[in-house]
Parts: sequence; structure tokens; C-alpha cells
Amino acid sequence: MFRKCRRSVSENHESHEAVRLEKLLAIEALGIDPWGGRLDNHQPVATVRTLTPNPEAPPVVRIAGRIVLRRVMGNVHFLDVKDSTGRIQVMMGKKQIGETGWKLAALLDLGDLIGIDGTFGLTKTGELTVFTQSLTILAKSVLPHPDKHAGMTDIEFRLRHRYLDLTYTPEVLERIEKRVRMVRTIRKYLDSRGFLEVESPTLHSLAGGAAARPFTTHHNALDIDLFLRIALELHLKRLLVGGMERVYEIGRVFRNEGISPKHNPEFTMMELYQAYGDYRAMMDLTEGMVIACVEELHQGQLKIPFGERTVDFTPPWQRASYGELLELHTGARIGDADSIQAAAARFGMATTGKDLDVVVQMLFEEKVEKTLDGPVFVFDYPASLCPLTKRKRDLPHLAERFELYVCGMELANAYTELNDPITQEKAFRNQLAGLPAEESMAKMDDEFVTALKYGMPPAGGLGVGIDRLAMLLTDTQTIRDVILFPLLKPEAKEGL
RNA sequence: GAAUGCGUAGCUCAGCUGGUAGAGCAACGGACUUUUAAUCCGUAGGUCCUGGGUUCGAUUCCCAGCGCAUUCACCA
Repeated sequence: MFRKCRRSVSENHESHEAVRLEKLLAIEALGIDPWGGRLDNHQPVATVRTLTPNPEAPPVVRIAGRIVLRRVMGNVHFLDVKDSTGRIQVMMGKKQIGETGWKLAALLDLGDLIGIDGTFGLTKTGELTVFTQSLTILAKSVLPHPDKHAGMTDIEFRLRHRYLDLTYTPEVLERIEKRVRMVRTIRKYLDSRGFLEVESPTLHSLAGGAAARPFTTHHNALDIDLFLRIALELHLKRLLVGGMERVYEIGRVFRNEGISPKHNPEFTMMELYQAYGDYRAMMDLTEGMVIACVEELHQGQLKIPFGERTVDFTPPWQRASYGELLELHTGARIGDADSIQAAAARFGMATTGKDLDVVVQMLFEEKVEKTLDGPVFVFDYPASLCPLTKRKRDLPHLAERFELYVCGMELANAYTELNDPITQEKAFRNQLAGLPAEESMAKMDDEFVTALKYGMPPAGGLGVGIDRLAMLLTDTQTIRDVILFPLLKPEAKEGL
């Protein structure tokens, strides 16, 4: 019998679900499949809304979408139906949709997907409306949907139910659409300049090309441990050896490190390599490509908002050397041990057991990066930090590398690529003191060195963090909001 | 990894110095043929994140755990 006792959340949840499951059975009892099927020739709601109402000859329309609002008044129902392009009011009158249709209408809930055949016009109060002649149910929603006005505000709930978030928080889809357009713009920009888009392996036997900790996995049949890639670099350069002179890849990389508003364990990287180019060529290309994206997303405007600030992408962008910035903000000079020690001491940084260039990089990250509102190209990095980069011919302690900073974010990273296998092999072996091995870029990759020995053309290389660029161009403060399914810890199981 | 904050109905949120919980929307029953968050009458819905402790009594106080957020640290 019914015991008035403690009831679990899930049981209560089921009571909502149970009501809808009963409606599902009732729909089936009408001889109607509540899960619908193919529906041809329906029009986007946004298109329907542009039609001209004409009471004499009302346009005939067919739409499909989700019920997001429902006003039931006796023998007339008003629904708001939403598809990916917009919302529109739908009127259903008992007389017009037939006996079975009316029974079905009574069994509809917020969240159901329906198709409507009808005519387009205005109600007495002037609202654009589809007047139903025939109702089709396309999918029954058996769980209750979020509040029809308040929507969803709990961030965790939204992330764990991104599919609902997409429907009930309009900015989610807008932002993702902008990201898609941005990536499309990048592809168009590169394709039109003769770059070939390729796909390189995600499973690596050695996780090289960047300074980051990798995820590990295992291949059973071969019984070998593998890493998920942390960068695209080493395979794309092999393609340069193979004669592909302009290549790029837009793909997911994985880094086994912390999660923050700027970091997701998997993120999307664009890397490109251009034979016979160098890092100066990469600056021009970066500037042009990013500007193309800014214009695409901001109707040609180059001054765009980001948080409290306005970022001005009008070219040419500032170009400042690493060494100058470092000296300006810290007094330290690359290669000058005394000045570096003095600066570190002044800022209270421990330097014992650390390579001088590691200290320099600490100083730069701590004291200079924050000041880089940008867009600014910072160029010529200490060579020991860049084992895959060609050194400057006249200043061999510097590497031909730049990073693009905007709003304190590192957006792009580019190099004149090292194509000398002997120097490359040495650089791989040169572990810097003060950096854990797995966080160093210097990891011996014999197969890669072998490839270089067959001859790689001099080249410029560029890496762009797609998620960060999307954040910047959509004025989004957390990376989660430009990624559809950011990583979350699994929810705790109930009843354990 | 650290500090701080949060976790109450399907959703959005109240809940005072401790006395076992409320609203709006959603749901269910009823009225209503042009509503715009429709309205009106009625009903039901809760292991107050989890587990301990203090107490006559804990959603409330204490401890631990889980999840999320913010800031910091590391990384892009």
C-alpha cells in the first residue's frame, strides 16, 4: 500500500516522468507514433516570420520544432514553437485539426517536438501565427524541461545538460555558431593561400612538440603504452620533409594539467607550416588571418570589446622583442647573469639549481605577460627554451620565435623551424636544469631527427589556440563557454 | 594542489539567534474558442548533497567527504 515515508529524489523525478509516460501510451492508443519520422520540406521559423500575412490567400507553411510555451484555453491552444532559427506562435483550434488531432493536442507537453502544417497570418492581436491544420508529433519529451522563463542558471546543471542549455540559453548557440564561422574563416584563409589541410595521428609513442604533461593510454594488441598528442608539430614537419610545402591541421590536443577558466584538458589547436618561410612571414600571416576572423565576426569592425576592455586589431600590430620587454619591466638582460639574479632577488624568486634561461622565463611570465594588452608580437626568445627553433644567425643565444599576446592571453606561437638535424639532436638532449623532464620540450625523438636528416626545407611554423581565439572574438571569459562539452568530474552515483 | 563561497520541489529561488520547510513556474483535476509569462478555483509534489558529531530536537551549529564556482599556483 501507499506508505507515507521518505521518498527519494529519483522517485519524485519519476513521478513527473510517469505522467508523461502515461501520455505516451495514450498517444500510442490513438494509433499515433509518438516518435515521429521523416518530415520533408519544412521551413525554418525565421523564414516563415518573413512571409507577408495575407488573409485572402494565406501562405501555406510547414514548421518543426520544440514546444517552449503553451497556453491552453478551452477549445483553442496557443503554443510557442522554437527551432534553431527562432520562435513563432502556433494556434490550434479544435474545429480545425480534427478529432484525433485534438486528442493529441491535449496530450502535448512543454518540450515535445512537433510538426505543424498550417497557414501563416496574424491573430486579432497582431501576433505572427501559424494556424494549424494538421499536427504531427515528432518526439515526446518524457522528462520535464527547465523553467520556461527563468531558464537555467545553475552552471553545473547547464554543463551537465548542455543539450538543454543550447535550447534554453540563447547565447550558447550564438557563441558556438560564431566559433564555427571563425574556424571556417581560418580554413578559407589558408586554403586560398595554397595550404593543404591534413590529419596527423592523435596517438603518439612519444608526446613531443610542446612542454606539457601527456595523457597515457595503452594499445592492447601491440601491448605498448601510447600518449595522446600534446602538439601537432612533429608530424606536420615530417610532411615538410615529404614535400608538402604548405600544410595545416586543426585538431584536438590533450594536456594532462589543471583546469581553469583558460584551460580545458582537451583543446583545439591550429598548426601550420610553410616551407621557405620564417617567423617574420608567420607574423604577417597571423595578422592577416586573425583580422579576417575579427572582420567576419564583427561586421568588418576591428575594435572589439573583451570584458571591460576594447581591443584594437587595426594593423600593423605592435612588435616588441622579448629582451627589450624583459629589461624594461625587470631590469634583467638575457645572458647577463648578474642582472638576472638581481631581478629575481628583487621579486623574491628562488633561483638555486635553475638554468638562467629558466629564471628569465619565470621573470617574463611573472612580470611582463600581464602587461601585454596587445595585440603585440613578442619576438626573439632565449634559445634554450625553444629546442625546435632555429637560432638567430648573428645572435645564437636567441631563437627566431614569436608569441602573440592579447589581453594577457597567449594566442599564437610561431617559429622559424629548425631544420638542422645535428643541432636538433643536441637540443633534444639538452635538458635544462630546473624543469621536470616531462614538462620540457626537449624530448629525444629519434624518428623525427631521422626525418630531418633526409632534408627538411627551411620553414616558418605557427600554432594558434582556437579556443582562446574564440574566447577573445566572442567576448567570453571562460573556455568552457566556447567548448560544447568541457570536461567535468562524473556525478557521484546515488545510493552508494 | 590551496583558500573562500555555494549545494533546499522537475526548473528558478526564499527560509532570521536551532523547534523536521515555502513561493513562482512546471505537474495533476476543473472552468474557459484569440491568448502573449493567459486568467481563475482546487490538488499533489521534499532523505533540505552524503556520512558522522553536538543537542531533548539539526536544512540551520561542528567535523569529514563529494560536486560546482571564484581567486591563486601550473599549463596554451
